Amino acid sequence: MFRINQEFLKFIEDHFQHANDSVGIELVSFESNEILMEQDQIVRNVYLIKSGICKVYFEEENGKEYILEFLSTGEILGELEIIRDETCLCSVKSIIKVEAFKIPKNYFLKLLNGNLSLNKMIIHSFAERIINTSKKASHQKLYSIEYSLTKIMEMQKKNDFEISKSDLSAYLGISIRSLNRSLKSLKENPS
Amino acid sequence: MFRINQEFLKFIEDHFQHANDSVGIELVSFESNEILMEQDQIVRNVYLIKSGICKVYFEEENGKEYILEFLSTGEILGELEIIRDETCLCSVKSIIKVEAFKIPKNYFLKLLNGNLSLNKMIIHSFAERIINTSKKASHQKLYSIEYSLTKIMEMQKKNDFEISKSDLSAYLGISIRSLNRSLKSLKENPS
DNA sequence: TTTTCACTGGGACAAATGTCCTTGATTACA
DNA sequence: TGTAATCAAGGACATTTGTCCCAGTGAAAA
Repeated sequence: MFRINQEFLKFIEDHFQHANDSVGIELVSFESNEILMEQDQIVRNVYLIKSGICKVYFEEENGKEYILEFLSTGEILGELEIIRDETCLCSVKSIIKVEAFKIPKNYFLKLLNGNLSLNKMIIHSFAERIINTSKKASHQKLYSIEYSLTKIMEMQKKNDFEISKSDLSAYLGISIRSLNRSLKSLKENPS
Repeated sequence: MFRINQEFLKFIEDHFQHANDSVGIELVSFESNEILMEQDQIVRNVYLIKSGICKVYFEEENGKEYILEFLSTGEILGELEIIRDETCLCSVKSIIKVEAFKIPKNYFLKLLNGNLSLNKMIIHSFAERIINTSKKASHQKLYSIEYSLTKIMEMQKKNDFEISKSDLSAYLGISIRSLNRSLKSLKENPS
């Protein structure tokens, strides 16, 4: 999250500029709150974020939403489903204005089949996701909410950007009521 | 977890049989409760499990343990750290007798650099881990304990193998007291 | 056989979290 | 300007979960 992966971005920007039109890479943009990918739908493109921020979330059968991560510049979405040839595992929505390179499924697969350095980039981005997701899961089960909350608040400040309370609570996997309580307790007791 | 990845296993078994000795792949075995990888230590080898089951867990600073997943036949460990050139992110311990191929770091890196099909296998195994870890995190935050507990109990039965209560509670991220309560409630009300 | 020890399960209480609902503030609209 | 509608914050209570501890069981040692 909020890791700027220049390497990835450079790789695709080069392809965008030099590849011929038939390749089909486009630069597209989304306003705030637009859906880039919808859970259980068929994936036709990979997106690489050029600017802006998205949330990646599960819509659970009990109606609740769980935000896995936030994606920003240089991060990719849709690749996992295309690699596994599956429908979308989760939904992705812009939370501020987003610009992204849209890469058609077939071209992405073709690149993946012949290009070792793209494979390496995917491996590294997957590795980072595994670590983030694992640590988040552990922290959210074994530490107090305040612990994870402090971390994400610091990150917000550092990146000068604000996550809504409803997104914050979905990220932490708690109710807004509990989030309010924790925010209050952090304010009163800023350890 | 308990996914038998024959493809991976076949790949390494071929290398084990045909590569010359200098490659350094060895078949090693561990009794129950032996440590294969220790958090924060340097990783010198990748292991590919031939038989048996391991637990992969974080040892948190507050003394608690969180089990991320259980690994069995055809699953790999240590590769993520070697790829990222980092110390162990988590610890891995056998919970029953384990046989595994031990692959030296340098040989693994060499393969990774030239072999597209190994890259593909790593990508697929990472993808699966991302999905498992993400779903587990979401379920553990948004559903009752009984939900995850039922799932893992079914899996235990299907694979004819028993996880200790202390490992079960570390996998679910709850105390043994809560686990006992949930087990009792499942027995009284087997929905 | 008796005693001690270690371990497991569960009771009792405390703390954390969720649900429901009221209140107050802000916005939209007549 | 006044009224209705909407939304966020927090009170009150219920439920869940954790912590602490005790009793019962079984195993090991005297």
